[in-house]
Amino acid sequence: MTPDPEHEQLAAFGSRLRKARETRGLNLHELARLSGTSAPALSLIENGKRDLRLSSLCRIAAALRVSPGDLLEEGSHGDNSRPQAGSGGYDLAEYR
Amino acid sequence: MTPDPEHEQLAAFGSRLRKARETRGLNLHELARLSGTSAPALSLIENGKRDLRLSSLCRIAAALRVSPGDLLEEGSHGDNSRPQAGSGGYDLAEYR
DNA sequence: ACATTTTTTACCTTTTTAGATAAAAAGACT
DNA sequence: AGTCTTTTTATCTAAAAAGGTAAAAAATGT
Repeated sequence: MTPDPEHEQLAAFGSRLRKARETRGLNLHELARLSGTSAPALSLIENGKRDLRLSSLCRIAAALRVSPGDLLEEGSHGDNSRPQAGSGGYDLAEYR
Repeated sequence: MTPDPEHEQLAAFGSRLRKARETRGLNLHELARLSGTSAPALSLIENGKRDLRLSSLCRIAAALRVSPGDLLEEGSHGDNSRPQAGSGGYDLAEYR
Protein backbone atom coordinates (compact mmCIF):
# COMPACT_ATOMS: atom_id res chain seq x y z
CA MET A 1 0.00 0.00 0.00
CA THR A 2 2.41 2.64 1.24
CA PRO A 3 0.04 5.50 0.50
CA ASP A 4 2.39 8.44 0.28
CA PRO A 5 5.26 7.81 2.67
CA GLU A 6 6.10 11.47 2.46
CA HIS A 7 2.97 12.63 4.19
CA GLU A 8 3.11 9.76 6.63
CA GLN A 9 6.49 10.78 7.95
CA LEU A 10 5.50 14.40 8.27
CA ALA A 11 2.35 13.41 10.08
CA ALA A 12 4.27 11.16 12.45
CA PHE A 13 6.75 13.91 13.13
CA GLY A 14 3.92 16.34 13.70
CA SER A 15 2.21 14.25 16.32
CA ARG A 16 5.45 13.67 18.16
CA LEU A 17 6.04 17.39 18.14
CA ARG A 18 2.57 18.06 19.44
CA LYS A 19 2.99 15.55 22.20
CA ALA A 20 6.29 17.08 23.24
CA ARG A 21 4.79 20.55 23.27
CA GLU A 22 1.72 19.55 25.27
CA THR A 23 3.84 17.61 27.74
CA ARG A 24 5.61 20.85 28.49
CA GLY A 25 2.37 22.74 28.88
CA LEU A 26 3.09 25.15 26.07
CA ASN A 27 0.51 26.42 23.62
CA LEU A 28 1.24 27.21 20.02
CA HIS A 29 1.62 30.88 20.69
CA GLU A 30 4.21 30.30 23.37
CA LEU A 31 6.18 27.81 21.34
CA ALA A 32 6.04 30.25 18.47
CA ARG A 33 7.74 32.89 20.55
CA LEU A 34 10.32 30.45 21.88
CA SER A 35 11.18 28.93 18.53
CA GLY A 36 10.73 31.78 16.11
CA THR A 37 8.30 29.79 14.01
CA SER A 38 4.86 31.35 13.87
CA ALA A 39 1.86 29.71 15.50
CA PRO A 40 0.01 29.15 12.22
CA ALA A 41 3.09 27.47 10.77
CA LEU A 42 3.43 25.30 13.86
CA SER A 43 -0.18 24.26 13.55
CA LEU A 44 0.32 23.16 9.96
CA ILE A 45 3.48 21.31 10.88
CA GLU A 46 1.92 19.49 13.83
CA ASN A 47 -0.90 18.34 11.58
CA GLY A 48 1.50 17.06 8.97
CA LYS A 49 0.26 19.56 6.44
CA ARG A 50 3.50 21.37 5.99
CA ASP A 51 7.08 20.41 5.39
CA LEU A 52 9.75 22.30 7.31
CA ARG A 53 13.41 23.07 7.00
CA LEU A 54 16.03 21.33 9.03
CA SER A 55 17.04 24.64 10.57
CA SER A 56 13.45 25.20 11.70
CA LEU A 57 13.31 21.72 13.14
CA CYS A 58 16.44 22.42 15.15
CA ARG A 59 15.12 25.72 16.46
CA ILE A 60 11.87 24.10 17.54
CA ALA A 61 13.69 21.20 19.18
CA ALA A 62 15.92 23.63 21.05
CA ALA A 63 12.88 25.54 22.26
CA LEU A 64 11.44 22.31 23.62
CA ARG A 65 14.78 21.30 25.12
CA VAL A 66 14.83 18.13 23.05
CA SER A 67 17.50 16.89 20.75
CA PRO A 68 16.38 17.15 17.13
CA GLY A 69 16.69 13.41 16.66
CA ASP A 70 14.21 12.75 19.46
CA LEU A 71 11.51 14.35 17.36
CA LEU A 72 12.25 12.02 14.46
CA GLU A 73 12.86 8.74 16.26
CA GLU A 74 10.05 7.35 18.34
CA GLY A 75 11.69 8.18 21.61
CA SER A 76 13.09 4.88 22.81
CA HIS A 77 16.51 6.06 23.91
CA GLY A 78 16.11 9.73 24.65
CA ASP A 79 13.20 10.13 27.01
CA ASN A 80 10.94 12.56 25.32
CA SER A 81 8.07 12.51 27.73
CA ARG A 82 9.38 15.13 30.09
CA PRO A 83 11.56 18.20 29.99
CA GLN A 84 15.06 17.00 30.71
CA ALA A 85 16.88 19.99 32.13
CA GLY A 86 16.01 21.35 35.51
CA SER A 87 14.22 24.64 36.09
CA GLY A 88 10.97 24.02 34.25
CA GLY A 89 10.81 27.71 33.47
CA TYR A 90 10.80 28.82 29.90
CA ASP A 91 11.71 32.46 30.23
CA LEU A 92 8.62 33.47 28.38
CA ALA A 93 8.95 36.84 29.99
CA GLU A 94 11.89 37.57 27.75
CA TYR A 95 9.71 37.24 24.72
CA ARG A 96 6.72 39.19 25.94
CA MET B 1 30.54 33.78 20.74
CA THR B 2 28.12 31.26 19.28
CA PRO B 3 28.82 32.40 15.73
CA ASP B 4 25.67 31.44 13.92
CA PRO B 5 24.36 28.20 15.43
CA GLU B 6 22.22 27.82 12.35
CA HIS B 7 25.14 27.27 10.03
CA GLU B 8 26.94 25.17 12.58
CA GLN B 9 24.17 22.63 12.80
CA LEU B 10 23.80 22.43 9.04
CA ALA B 11 27.54 21.97 8.68
CA ALA B 12 27.59 19.24 11.30
CA PHE B 13 24.72 17.48 9.61
CA GLY B 14 26.45 17.82 6.29
CA SER B 15 29.66 16.18 7.40
CA ARG B 16 27.76 13.31 8.99
CA LEU B 17 25.89 12.85 5.77
CA ARG B 18 29.09 12.88 3.77
CA LYS B 19 30.68 10.34 6.05
CA ALA B 20 27.68 8.05 5.77
CA ARG B 21 27.67 8.32 2.00
CA GLU B 22 31.38 7.69 1.63
CA THR B 23 31.22 4.74 4.01
CA ARG B 24 28.78 3.16 1.60
CA GLY B 25 30.97 3.86 -1.37
CA LEU B 26 28.44 6.04 -3.12
CA ASN B 27 29.27 9.16 -5.08
CA LEU B 28 27.03 12.19 -5.26
CA HIS B 29 25.58 11.17 -8.57
CA GLU B 30 24.57 7.75 -7.26
CA LEU B 31 23.08 9.11 -4.07
CA ALA B 32 21.24 11.64 -6.17
CA ARG B 33 19.57 8.90 -8.14
CA LEU B 34 18.77 6.90 -5.03
CA SER B 35 17.39 9.79 -3.04
CA GLY B 36 15.81 12.00 -5.66
CA THR B 37 17.85 15.00 -4.54
CA SER B 38 20.14 16.30 -7.25
CA ALA B 39 23.90 15.98 -6.98
CA PRO B 40 24.51 19.73 -6.91
CA ALA B 41 22.00 20.06 -4.10
CA LEU B 42 23.64 17.22 -2.20
CA SER B 43 27.00 18.91 -2.56
CA LEU B 44 25.68 22.13 -1.09
CA ILE B 45 23.98 20.25 1.73
CA GLU B 46 27.06 18.22 2.62
CA ASN B 47 29.08 21.41 2.82
CA GLY B 48 26.54 23.05 5.08
CA LYS B 49 25.75 25.68 2.49
CA ARG B 50 22.14 24.77 2.01
CA ASP B 51 19.19 24.11 4.26
CA LEU B 52 16.94 21.19 3.39
CA ARG B 53 13.41 20.06 4.04
CA LEU B 54 12.56 17.36 6.49
CA SER B 55 11.07 15.31 3.68
CA SER B 56 14.33 15.57 1.75
CA LEU B 57 16.25 14.52 4.82
CA CYS B 58 14.06 11.45 5.17
CA ARG B 59 14.45 10.49 1.53
CA ILE B 60 18.22 10.81 1.75
CA ALA B 61 18.35 8.81 4.97
CA ALA B 62 16.23 6.08 3.40
CA ALA B 63 18.55 5.95 0.41
CA LEU B 64 21.48 5.44 2.78
CA ARG B 65 19.56 2.88 4.83
CA VAL B 66 19.94 5.01 7.93
CA SER B 67 17.26 6.25 10.25
CA PRO B 68 16.79 10.01 9.86
CA GLY B 69 17.72 10.58 13.46
CA ASP B 70 21.11 8.97 12.96
CA LEU B 71 22.04 11.80 10.65
CA LEU B 72 21.19 14.37 13.29
CA GLU B 73 22.53 12.73 16.41
CA GLU B 74 26.17 11.86 16.51
CA GLY B 75 25.57 8.16 16.15
CA SER B 76 26.09 6.82 19.64
CA HIS B 77 23.16 4.42 19.73
CA GLY B 78 22.42 3.59 16.14
CA ASP B 79 25.63 2.49 14.53
CA ASN B 80 26.09 4.72 11.57
CA SER B 81 29.47 3.54 10.39
CA ARG B 82 28.25 0.70 8.25
CA PRO B 83 25.21 -0.21 6.21
CA GLN B 84 22.92 -2.03 8.58
CA ALA B 85 20.81 -4.28 6.42
CA GLY B 86 22.32 -7.21 4.61
CA SER B 87 22.81 -7.33 0.85
CA GLY B 88 25.09 -4.38 0.31
CA GLY B 89 23.57 -3.89 -3.11
CA TYR B 90 21.88 -0.65 -3.92
CA ASP B 91 19.90 -1.55 -7.01
CA LEU B 92 21.49 1.25 -8.93
CA ALA B 93 20.55 -0.59 -12.08
CA GLU B 94 16.96 0.31 -11.46
CA TYR B 95 17.80 3.95 -11.75
CA ARG B 96 20.03 3.79 -14.80
C1' DA C 1 51.38 15.05 -18.76
C1' DC C 2 46.97 13.34 -19.98
C1' DA C 3 42.46 11.46 -19.39
C1' DT C 4 38.73 10.34 -16.36
C1' DT C 5 35.97 10.68 -12.52
C1' DT C 6 34.11 13.30 -8.88
C1' DT C 7 32.91 17.39 -6.78
C1' DT C 8 31.91 22.20 -6.73
C1' DT C 9 29.98 26.39 -8.45
C1' DA C 10 26.97 29.25 -11.26
C1' DC C 11 22.68 30.53 -13.50
C1' DC C 12 17.85 29.99 -14.12
C1' DT C 13 13.03 28.48 -13.16
C1' DT C 14 9.58 26.51 -10.31
C1' DT C 15 7.83 25.26 -6.08
C1' DT C 16 7.39 25.80 -1.27
C1' DT C 17 8.55 27.27 3.40
C1' DA C 18 7.55 30.84 6.41
C1' DG C 19 5.93 35.10 8.50
C1' DA C 20 2.12 38.44 9.15
C1' DT C 21 -2.42 39.19 9.72
C1' DA C 22 -7.06 38.24 10.13
C1' DA C 23 -10.87 35.54 10.59
C1' DA C 24 -13.20 31.30 11.53
C1' DA C 25 -13.69 27.00 14.20
C1' DA C 26 -13.22 24.45 18.28
C1' DG C 27 -12.83 23.96 23.40
C1' DA C 28 -13.05 25.21 28.07
C1' DC C 29 -14.96 27.53 31.73
C1' DT C 30 -18.41 30.41 34.48
C1' DA D 1 -26.47 31.28 26.92
C1' DG D 2 -22.08 33.76 26.61
C1' DT D 3 -16.80 34.65 27.20
C1' DC D 4 -12.14 33.59 26.81
C1' DT D 5 -8.53 30.73 25.18
C1' DT D 6 -6.60 27.87 21.82
C1' DT D 7 -6.29 26.09 17.45
C1' DT D 8 -7.17 26.04 12.61
C1' DT D 9 -7.69 28.03 8.11
C1' DA D 10 -7.18 31.56 4.56
C1' DT D 11 -4.80 35.15 1.95
C1' DC D 12 -0.82 37.65 0.80
C1' DT D 13 4.21 38.49 0.35
C1' DA D 14 9.07 37.51 0.64
C1' DA D 15 12.77 34.44 0.99
C1' DA D 16 14.63 30.21 0.15
C1' DA D 17 14.86 25.14 -1.36
C1' DA D 18 15.23 22.28 -5.16
C1' DG D 19 15.84 20.64 -9.84
C1' DG D 20 18.13 21.11 -14.45
C1' DT D 21 21.92 22.11 -17.00
C1' DA D 22 26.37 23.34 -17.81
C1' DA D 23 30.83 24.65 -16.81
C1' DA D 24 34.79 25.00 -13.76
C1' DA D 25 37.68 22.99 -10.20
C1' DA D 26 39.59 19.19 -7.78
C1' DA D 27 40.84 14.69 -7.23
C1' DT D 28 42.13 10.14 -9.11
C1' DG D 29 44.25 6.94 -12.24
C1' DT D 30 47.01 5.43 -16.13
